[in-house]
Amino acid sequence: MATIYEVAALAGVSPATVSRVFNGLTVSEEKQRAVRDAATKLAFVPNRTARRLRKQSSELVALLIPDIENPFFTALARGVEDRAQASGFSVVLCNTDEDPAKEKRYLGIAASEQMAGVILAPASDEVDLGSIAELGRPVVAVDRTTPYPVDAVKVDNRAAGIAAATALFDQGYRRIACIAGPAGIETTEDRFLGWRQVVTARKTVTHDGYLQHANFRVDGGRAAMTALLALDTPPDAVVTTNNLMAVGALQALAAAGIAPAEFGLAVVGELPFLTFAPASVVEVRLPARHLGTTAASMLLERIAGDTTPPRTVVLRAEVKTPEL
Amino acid sequence: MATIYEVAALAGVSPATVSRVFNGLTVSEEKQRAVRDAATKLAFVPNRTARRLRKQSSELVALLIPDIENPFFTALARGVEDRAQASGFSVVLCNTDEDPAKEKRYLGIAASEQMAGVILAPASDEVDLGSIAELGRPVVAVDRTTPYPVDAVKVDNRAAGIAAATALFDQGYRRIACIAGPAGIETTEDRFLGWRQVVTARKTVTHDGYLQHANFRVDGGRAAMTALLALDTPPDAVVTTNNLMAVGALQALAAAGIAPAEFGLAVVGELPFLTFAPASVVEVRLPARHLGTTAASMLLERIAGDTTPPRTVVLRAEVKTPEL
DNA sequence: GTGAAAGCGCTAACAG
DNA sequence: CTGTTAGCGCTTTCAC
Repeated sequence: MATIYEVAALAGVSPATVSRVFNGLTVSEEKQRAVRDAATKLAFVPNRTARRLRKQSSELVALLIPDIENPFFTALARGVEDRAQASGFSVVLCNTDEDPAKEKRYLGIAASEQMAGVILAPASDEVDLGSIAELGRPVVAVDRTTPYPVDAVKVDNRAAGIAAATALFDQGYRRIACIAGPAGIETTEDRFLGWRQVVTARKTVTHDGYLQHANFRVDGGRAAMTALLALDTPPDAVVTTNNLMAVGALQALAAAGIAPAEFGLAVVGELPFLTFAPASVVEVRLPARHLGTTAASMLLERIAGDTTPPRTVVLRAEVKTPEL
Repeated sequence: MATIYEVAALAGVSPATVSRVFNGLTVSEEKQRAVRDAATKLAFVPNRTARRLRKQSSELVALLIPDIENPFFTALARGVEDRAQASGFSVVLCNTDEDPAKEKRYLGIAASEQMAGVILAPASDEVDLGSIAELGRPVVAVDRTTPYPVDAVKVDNRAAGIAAATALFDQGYRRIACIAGPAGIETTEDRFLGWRQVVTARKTVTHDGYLQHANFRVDGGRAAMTALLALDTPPDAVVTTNNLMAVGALQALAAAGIAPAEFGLAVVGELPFLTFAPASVVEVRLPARHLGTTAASMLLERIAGDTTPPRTVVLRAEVKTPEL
């Protein structure tokens, strides 16, 4: 791999001039051409590591997501990527696997790699932004918020939960259960509160077992739905607080031989890769990609030097009631 | 951010000793403790950029995939990640979006970032591994192969195509169509050849329109299936050569009011996030995650210094016939 | 407009 | 076992 010294020698200029050419600084037409010619001849590619060591920053942003196999987060990632690429930044995606330890590790890497900033979908509410914050590197929280004074982009989860439960109520269901995520996680907690608000206000039938806490994945939703169906007074509809759990719930329903039409289902999120039209399923769609582009925009502004106080942007979900 | 010099000063040793401590080289117990204490006191984190510039390599591997929203590739990514993490390497995921230009760009970044190696699921058959190969950095191709002499991990696509078509034949279908991916892409081409081999050998009914080329995504599969259904002699079954196109095909079937049972469907790949048990769908499951772990293992061996000639590992798909 | 020179923080000889 | 020293390749004053 050629260096600026070799290019400089071949072009008959100083290394500084080569650097200037590649950074768009003022260099005479003549030498500029000489440098470019020499560079192509040597297949010169600037060494980013050296540049970074010198400049103490890079055009790389880290995106930390808790589950790379969840379409919600991959859509979000697409959003971040699209926005970042447009500004010449590259995105490095890291899967924290809902594991605070992995998250901490990647955060450390982002810091010690001199990345320009990080967009974080926190794995838990006990994130440690200490190391990265000390460096003054911008951080934007997305989907979930953090106790730190950093920018954040989230959705109105409470409203989403309300919309989901209300839609089921409007369809005539009166025994509406809720499959929530792990206790203590903000997004799911708020969605569940939305559900509770509706069932309380509408005075629908309730039951101790109507609130199920499950892990955020397909198997969690399946187990929770199975438990619901085994109750002495089973619900006639359910709100699931994320996309994957809805898939699991539908699987359990199918396994029990219950057609979607005779059991109401509302999901906060989008059912991924749907292959049939489930007439009775309500989706409260989360703007995953938009969440990503917004977070990226905020991060890029910070990187560009914006020092206004941290902002929190709240996006709204879009209810998609079934076409009957 | 503290440097080894500050740590050295505080611990009363030389910078070299600090470096040795952090690299596990032999240092007396006593100084070792002194260094560690000083390091914690200063919240010292080694600067990877500097280390990299010096060592000309890092513990980062790049993984380039063509579609981050395709569960096949995210599963593959999980495999790579699991294996890499186990060896202390971190994975940087880049989405090439099936775009040779983006692919080239990320390849350049991987090279100029001094990444230890790259695992590439090529976006097209015209990859340019020139820059990265010149540097002698190991590359492993996964899923699809390349014209370059590098390690590769793939599946026996021909066999997968044969298995898919055969399963449909065995179920009694005699007008078996095929929805293939874009022409010229190796994986889909081989799967399609497998299908053709079967329909030819078994002398099933054929028709000019029974071979559809579509893009690799859901909408491609939907359009292709719609076209098939519009034929004067429509098929009674179809082989789709990837997962997403199968989703689209099922959507088209549903839209046409055709139940899965009266139309045979075999997919090379796995139907993601299935919410019902489609009795007549045959999945020829691709070992996505295993593909990832295998590729990562090979890459790590190369990074460790293995210089044996390039190998190509071929994994087999697993046929999952429906439980009737 | 251009060159010389001083580092960015770390590692790897080389002495001792 | 440990300190000294010389870079890795680039950017950036500071002179000219």
